[in-house]
Amino acid sequence: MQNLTLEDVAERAGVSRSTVSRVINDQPNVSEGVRDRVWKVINETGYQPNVAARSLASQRSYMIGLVLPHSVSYLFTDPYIPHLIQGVAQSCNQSDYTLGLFHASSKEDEKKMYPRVSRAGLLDGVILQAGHHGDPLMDRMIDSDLPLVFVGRPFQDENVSYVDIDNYDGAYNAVSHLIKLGYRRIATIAGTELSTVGIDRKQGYIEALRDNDLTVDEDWVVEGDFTEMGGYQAMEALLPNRPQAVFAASDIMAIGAIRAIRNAGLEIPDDVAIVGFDDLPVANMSNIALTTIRQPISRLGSTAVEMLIEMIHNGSKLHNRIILSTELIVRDSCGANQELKYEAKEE
Amino acid sequence: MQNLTLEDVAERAGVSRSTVSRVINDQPNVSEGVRDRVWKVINETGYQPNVAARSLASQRSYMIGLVLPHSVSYLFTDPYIPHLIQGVAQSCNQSDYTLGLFHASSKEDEKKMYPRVSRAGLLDGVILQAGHHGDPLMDRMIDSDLPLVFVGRPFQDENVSYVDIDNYDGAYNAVSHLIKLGYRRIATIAGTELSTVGIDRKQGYIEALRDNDLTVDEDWVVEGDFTEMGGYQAMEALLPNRPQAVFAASDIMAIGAIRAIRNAGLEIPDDVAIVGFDDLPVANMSNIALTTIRQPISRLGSTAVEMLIEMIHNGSKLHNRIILSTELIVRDSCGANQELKYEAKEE
DNA sequence: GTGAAAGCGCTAACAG
DNA sequence: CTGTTAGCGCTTTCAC
Repeated sequence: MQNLTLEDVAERAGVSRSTVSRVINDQPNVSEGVRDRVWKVINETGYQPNVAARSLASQRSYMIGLVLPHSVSYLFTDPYIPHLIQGVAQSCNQSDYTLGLFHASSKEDEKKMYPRVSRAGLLDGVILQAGHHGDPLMDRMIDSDLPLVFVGRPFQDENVSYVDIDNYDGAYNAVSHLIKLGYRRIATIAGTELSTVGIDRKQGYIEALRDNDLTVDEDWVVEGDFTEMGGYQAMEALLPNRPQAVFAASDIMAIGAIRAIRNAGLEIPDDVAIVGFDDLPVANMSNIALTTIRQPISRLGSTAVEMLIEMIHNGSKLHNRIILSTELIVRDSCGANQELKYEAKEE
Repeated sequence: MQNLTLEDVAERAGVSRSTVSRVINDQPNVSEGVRDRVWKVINETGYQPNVAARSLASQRSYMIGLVLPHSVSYLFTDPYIPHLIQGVAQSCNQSDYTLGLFHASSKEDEKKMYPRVSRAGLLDGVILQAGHHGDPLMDRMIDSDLPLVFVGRPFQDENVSYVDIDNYDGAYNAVSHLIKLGYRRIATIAGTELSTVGIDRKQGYIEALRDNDLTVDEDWVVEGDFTEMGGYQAMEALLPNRPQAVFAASDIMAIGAIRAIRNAGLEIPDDVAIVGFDDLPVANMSNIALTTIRQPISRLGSTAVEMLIEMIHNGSKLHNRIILSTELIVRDSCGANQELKYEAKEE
């Protein structure tokens, strides 16, 4: 029943194998009558073309890979990877591509990753989550001749295609929002410089201050490492400088910072205002509703698939980049919803 | 360079195609010398067997599918699915199987799911996350002739293989723990009866009470729907009955319940003790550290892969079931860490 | 518009 | 131990 071949269908429909193939692949040069007759047989028999055979003959697998290097494993702990996967899966469903998932669970796994992903005849293209600086998998993938789209800006961003969140702009808006609210002594808990995410968000902070004629004080920039603990410690380091507001480069770090602020007996946003980045669900669930930057992660994934499929079809070696914009979500932690303590800057 | 075929390697090594095939597949009947010579050529040339061709000839794709029906989409919002995926991916890496991910993003997607998953020549077997009662995908998958392993006990659990958490036992232990602490008036916020998870955990609650000669009062069993809001409302309904303790069938519902308890001006665990289930990270991050049941989700995934691969190899139609045990994590919300208000039951 | 024929690159009997 | 020979089920020229 499942073991029907093109040949069988052809026989039952009284045509040749090639004709059935044309019908299935929706190709021209088949008369209406024959087409209908063949479809009838196909539907009646429940015939399904064999993927392996098709793949071998056409040199196309209609399968793409989503590759997650080990250096981004920590992203499994927040909703980033799940949302990304949902976006990618949805887009694959729409385009009728099969999704292969490659996750390096350990450093050792990662070594075998490239051979597995690049196996001849397996994938038509790959989506690679950009990892930390120096991640070996990235360079190898770039050098392969498979169509490739990065999710997130890779360090080496020349001659590659990628989709990314506008981290710079998001941070810029977050800090500008604080400035408009009247805060002047604005610190940041930056992410690690090992990722472009950390770099871009920090740059947004810096430029926002500059564009508003505020000086960028090195004492107000402390690096967290995108963890709750990192945020806590960074905030502890920041507190003696008495910042009026702080921009945390991730919600998780913001939550750590909030803990530190409260431990010091200070109130949010009255004593210190805070804005995060990511808009995790927890941002709205913690004791103080967190003002933050929302990013379209699922769309990041679906866009990557669309770019990749276009590359596969056009065989284009052109390198595109798409930057998705973010959205400022104003809640309570920035102090916008209360009386201003400081003189607001008028536009 | 990538386009080498077996034939090419054979020629360079001065042997026949079959010999190279034997070497690659680690089959016997090849002399040491020849074997070495062939490996040398393979390594030098970077030859990779073509997956599609191998698949077609051997009728094996060395790829398995992880299928997530739409009815479990909500599990993406907590760490369940990510952990499951990690476990599955890790096990696939070890066995050198490719992992195909099939996630139905919508009801419409779900209709096209079965044809996509069951395409001839695509998968050697599938792992299916058990969904709600009546999920159409489950029945169709069971009827297909693909090797199949469920993650989570399906409703129709005859003649199928599955791996599951010991939900019954976990709930039983959670409630027994409360009983040992001296509580007598113990309520439960049960999950939905649409899932076996909800059913099994509720049953564990009931049996624990019975085994300790406590009556099961219908007023003490309120159904949440595994959401924070559901937990909140269930607790509101429960409060008038003045329970001393409550077992929530999930941490998310426990968090909702905690909110309701506090809204009523009551203290945890002094006025009401609470135990959850799942051990989400948030269980340890909220204001009151939640006593809960930890479950090995990642191992659930890797075990499923192991079972499936065994079925594929042995072609066995035997149906196995593996139940993984849980662990009681005692924190503050159950009151174990403070003076007991009620007379503790001695063993 | 349709069919015949030649592969796609590999595995797996079957001889030797 | 090794090579020869058929396929696996489909796509894709190329004739007609």
